[in-house]
Amino acid sequence: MRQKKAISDAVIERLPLYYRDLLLLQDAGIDIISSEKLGERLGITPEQIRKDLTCFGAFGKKGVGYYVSELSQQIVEIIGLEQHWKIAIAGIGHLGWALANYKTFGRLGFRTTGLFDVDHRIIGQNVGGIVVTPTSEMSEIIRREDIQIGIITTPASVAQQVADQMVEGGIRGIFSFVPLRLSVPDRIFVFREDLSIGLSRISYYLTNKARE
Amino acid sequence: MRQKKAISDAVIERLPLYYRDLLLLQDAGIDIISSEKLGERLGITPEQIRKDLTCFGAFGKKGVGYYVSELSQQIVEIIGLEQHWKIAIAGIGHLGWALANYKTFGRLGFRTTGLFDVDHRIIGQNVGGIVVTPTSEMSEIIRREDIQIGIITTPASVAQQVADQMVEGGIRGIFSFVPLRLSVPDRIFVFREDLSIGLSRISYYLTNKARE
DNA sequence: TAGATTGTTAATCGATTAACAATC
DNA sequence: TAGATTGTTAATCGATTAACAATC
Repeated sequence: MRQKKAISDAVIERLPLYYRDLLLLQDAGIDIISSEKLGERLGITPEQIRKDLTCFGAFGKKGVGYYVSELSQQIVEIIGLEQHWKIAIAGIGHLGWALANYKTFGRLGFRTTGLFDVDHRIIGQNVGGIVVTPTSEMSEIIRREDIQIGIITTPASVAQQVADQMVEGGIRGIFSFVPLRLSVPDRIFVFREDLSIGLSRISYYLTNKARE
Repeated sequence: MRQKKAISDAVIERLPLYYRDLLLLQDAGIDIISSEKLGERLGITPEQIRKDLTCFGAFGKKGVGYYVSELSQQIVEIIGLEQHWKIAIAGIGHLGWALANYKTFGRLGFRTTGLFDVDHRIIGQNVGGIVVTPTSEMSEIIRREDIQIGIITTPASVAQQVADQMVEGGIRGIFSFVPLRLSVPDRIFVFREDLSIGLSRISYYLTNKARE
């Protein structure tokens, strides 16, 4: 599936929202949904939803709506979730631990395959069915298991080094929770999650836009 | 400080990035920085930085740049971080635990003041210097301690109920990690963090935009 | 057929980028 | 003063919203 025009990040970020809600609808035994109703559920305008979807094709039926199971399957393919990506997590503190057990990742088809830390109190522990392994073995295991995505939840001071080891193992994408620009080869896709931005935003709004 | 035009979220989300880097510059003993150099460090164009800042005032010196300590102080005031917001966290699983110990929150002036859970194996434990308290006492403590921001890291099934209790206690903002639309009074500001969007984005890019 | 809802095209809105005058 | 860099205005670009023809 190759589009002519580049799809914007805004669209890409809404796709998982659609997908997750479609799964809920499926669970509820609902077969057909209109952009109107879906938009209501998600707080997104129906026009936006239709526009987003037509970036990738025409998945609906005019006068009817979208078949839930069909559309969710289409989105799975668009996002690339049918691949069951293998994940490595480096830094098994509480955050890494939480992510290793994060059910939503599994539901989206991500498979946590390697957990790595340098702390001997953590190495050897079983976290969600996977044994924590020394980070020194990480690049070898990434290569052997063909792990494609790495999550970094280490302290900032070692994050670059950890990223280097992931790259050495042949990782293709990195999801980092460290507030730091990692330098990696161009071919590696890096996405950074910054947990403090959300809090700062709330602070800003409470300070400047208090609604009464 | 009241602006005529509404400031966009995009601007608000960049402010904490500027601030954090300014703190690093301060630590490094650097007194003056140009938008050019700051942009280089952050991967943001200098024009963007200048434009963002002029939403709130003229903080620089033409021909010179920005005084690091002065600008960082200005941003603190814009974001409202000088208030030292008090935080309550509900749901002390690994994610809640991680956030309770998250150093960056403290550095930004957020004070974790209450930790709440329903699990008696967790209640009474000391997490980062704070004892976990039963959620049943949450609204009372929020009110008594004048806690303004609540973080929800509970299972989705109880998130709405927890939000209700926070609202009852007089919370002003909620930062939720639950992939669910919470219904709260209009005056309450809710910001949702969705950890699975980042992974989905990586999946999309690896699938559709593999760079070779 | 009539009613509903999509997919698409056009209009609007807003954010980013570019250019440059102001001024330190 | 000359050089540097801001703050601001104008130009561009892109995303969202609105409108509606197509069609189930």
